[in-house]
Amino acid sequence: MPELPEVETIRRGLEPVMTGATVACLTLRRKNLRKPFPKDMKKRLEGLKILAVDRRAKYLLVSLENETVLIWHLGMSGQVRIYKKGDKVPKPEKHDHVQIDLSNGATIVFTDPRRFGLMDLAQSDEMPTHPLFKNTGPEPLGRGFNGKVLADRLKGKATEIKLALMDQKVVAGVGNIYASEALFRAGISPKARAGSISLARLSVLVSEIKKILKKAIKAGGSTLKDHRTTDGGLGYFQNSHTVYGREGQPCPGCDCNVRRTGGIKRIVQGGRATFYCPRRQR
DNA sequence: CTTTGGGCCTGGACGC
DNA sequence: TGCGTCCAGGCCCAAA
Repeated sequence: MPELPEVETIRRGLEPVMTGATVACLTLRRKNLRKPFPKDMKKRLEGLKILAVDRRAKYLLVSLENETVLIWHLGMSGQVRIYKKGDKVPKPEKHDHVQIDLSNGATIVFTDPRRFGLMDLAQSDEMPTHPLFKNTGPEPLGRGFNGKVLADRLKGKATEIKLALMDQKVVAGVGNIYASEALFRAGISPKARAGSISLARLSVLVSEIKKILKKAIKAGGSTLKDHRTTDGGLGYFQNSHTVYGREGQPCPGCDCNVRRTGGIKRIVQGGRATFYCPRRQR
């Protein structure tokens, strides 16, 4: 479920709570999510101090003492709840699979009904060559991501641009919603062949990807604040999307008549829904 | 090598 | 009310 902005929002919620604290107790209420939890995960993490909470693509990376890194993916339906010291931690529900009790009295609960999430352990020096990361593309919000870089990565690709944007080897962290949104803003058809789009248009696309992701993170930040007083799930803010989920509605700036044109169109690409305006996206 | 399609899971919305 | 079908914001892997 969460794309880059949601994961980043969760990271920002976790960072001040986890950093500097020690893992007092790790509770695993089942033996696997999408993959089995690493062997002796509990034993390996308990007692270690948390040094940093980072993000790469849609993964949270919790760095601990002993060069240990907890790799944490939220899948489609993952939610994180944070209980501060003194908060009452409710009895675990059906899909509360992981609980982390920290030395500072805080408790982190990971809930994931569909269990597409993942937790793994690695040593920090093996991260660059780790199977989950060695082929991952550039961070879209990084300085190194620009039109030229994207053009290079798309060179020779016959795939439709929407699918290419969702390919984590091309660029990291863009998922189904923001792929549609960014293409709309850039005026590029989701069906355009990735390798045949001009550098100028790809530069616009990169700029729109950065803008929409930043905007969503900002929106997430405000919900973070709201959640501080509640125990609600982090990262489940409702963004107002321009095209996503708006089949049949007019797109802003389109002066065409919805009854004649049908408005925003929904198509399926690679088994996933894409929303776009055929009149404004070519 | 690239690209496609199926599978992994559960739950909620909808139609009959 | 119940049952079936479809859909969901991610990712992996086998097959073509």
